[in-house]
Amino acid sequence: MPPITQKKPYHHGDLRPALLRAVKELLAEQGIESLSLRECARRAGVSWSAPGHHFGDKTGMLTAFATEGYVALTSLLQKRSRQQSEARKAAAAVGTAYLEFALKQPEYFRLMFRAELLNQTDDAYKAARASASGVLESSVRLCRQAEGLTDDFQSRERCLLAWSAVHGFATLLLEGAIRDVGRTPKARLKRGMELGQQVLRLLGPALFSDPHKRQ
Amino acid sequence: MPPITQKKPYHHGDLRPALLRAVKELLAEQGIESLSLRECARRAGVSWSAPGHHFGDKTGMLTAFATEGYVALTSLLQKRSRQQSEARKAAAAVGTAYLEFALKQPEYFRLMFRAELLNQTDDAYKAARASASGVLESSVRLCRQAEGLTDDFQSRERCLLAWSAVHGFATLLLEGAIRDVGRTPKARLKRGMELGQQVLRLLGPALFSDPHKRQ
DNA sequence: CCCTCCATTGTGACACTGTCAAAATGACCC
DNA sequence: GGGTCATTTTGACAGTGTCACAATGGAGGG
Repeated sequence: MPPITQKKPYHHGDLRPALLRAVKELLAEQGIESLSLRECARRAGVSWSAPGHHFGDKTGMLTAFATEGYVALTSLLQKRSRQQSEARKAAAAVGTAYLEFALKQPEYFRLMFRAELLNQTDDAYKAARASASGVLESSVRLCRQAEGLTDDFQSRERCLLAWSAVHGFATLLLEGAIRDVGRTPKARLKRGMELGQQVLRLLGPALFSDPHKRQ
Repeated sequence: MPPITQKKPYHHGDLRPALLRAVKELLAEQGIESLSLRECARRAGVSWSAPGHHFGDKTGMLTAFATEGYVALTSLLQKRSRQQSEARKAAAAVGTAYLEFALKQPEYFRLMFRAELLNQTDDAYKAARASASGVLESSVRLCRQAEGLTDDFQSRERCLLAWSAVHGFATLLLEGAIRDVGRTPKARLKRGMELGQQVLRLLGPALFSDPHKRQ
């Protein structure tokens, strides 16, 4: 009778997903600072020491959650990129998706870039992180290749510029540093996405023109 | 005899600067997450409840510290801007200074953009924050004016792009998301500054060319 | 079928934290 | 010089993360 419910494949329930779900809910409700292992345990219906045991550490739990976030981000970026046939549009879609992810799932995004809260040496974390930034890089590189530009000229700097711009905009918006963008969360999302797309559109000439061609 | 030491202008010492100095030291040593009111009190040599009473709240103390950070950032940006006569160079200097501030005083920078830890309604905080972003904006605007470009065309978006790019780069670097930039803190600072300047240089065409001129 | 082993989960304990109320301190002003 | 009041201290309390140790129950062998 135990395997019927599809839950509890081991001792007392599939603890890990249950805990990570609790983390997501709690982060969405009350922010990172007030998140506690014990409250996650309560929400997941286990004893207060279970999270600590399963993940070894609070840092461990947050690292697992951040890893989940990087995986989700990667798959969203890839999905949106594939929906476009043109390289240029694909790059724009990736940027937009990055912003959308940050604004729609801030509970992931905020944690993913909090180095001090995470175990930077965790292998799964490093892998998930690398795959996400890989999608970003390749979308910029493919764009330049498709337009017949020299791929390797300041390629790294251009990728970093693109990443910095989307990431910076998303961060500033999330942290309330950008004004006049709406009051309600819904309005902020809508207006933020519009504004972000306009801002990113300005990046085109910086990323996809080659100074060596003219002079 | 009390006023001779130049300290203790009121009851038990100039508590506020002493506490803020303790905050700065502790943040530089061990990061935000492990910062506690009580440890600040110990470092400042007062009882453990003094910080709470003086600032009302932990949030209050952090807000005061972040405000101090915005003031410091503003003055650095203005100083570096004034050292350049040409508008374009001044803008570049402002960007460089922003990055330098983030890398050299991460204890300030990290906190200044953590909305959930700060009291966003604090007047001094809002003022300091506005003055800092004011310097950024005007440096971009002045640049366009000096080159005779239409000032108001997507002006806000251009300012936001510039801010997003520097801020994003600084954040990514601080949080360890950018690889191959050195191991030791000193090397990371040096390499990060160089890389950042190269990245920001790419922004020029995006900020200071006017599409309406050509088409 | 039972029994042992051991990963998984629960409990107890401890030092530490932020915040509140109440007490104590000492500077300032009349 | 004495009262007033902002400033600081002390006491108390509910929460927290992490440690060591106890309990649980499924898996595999006899």
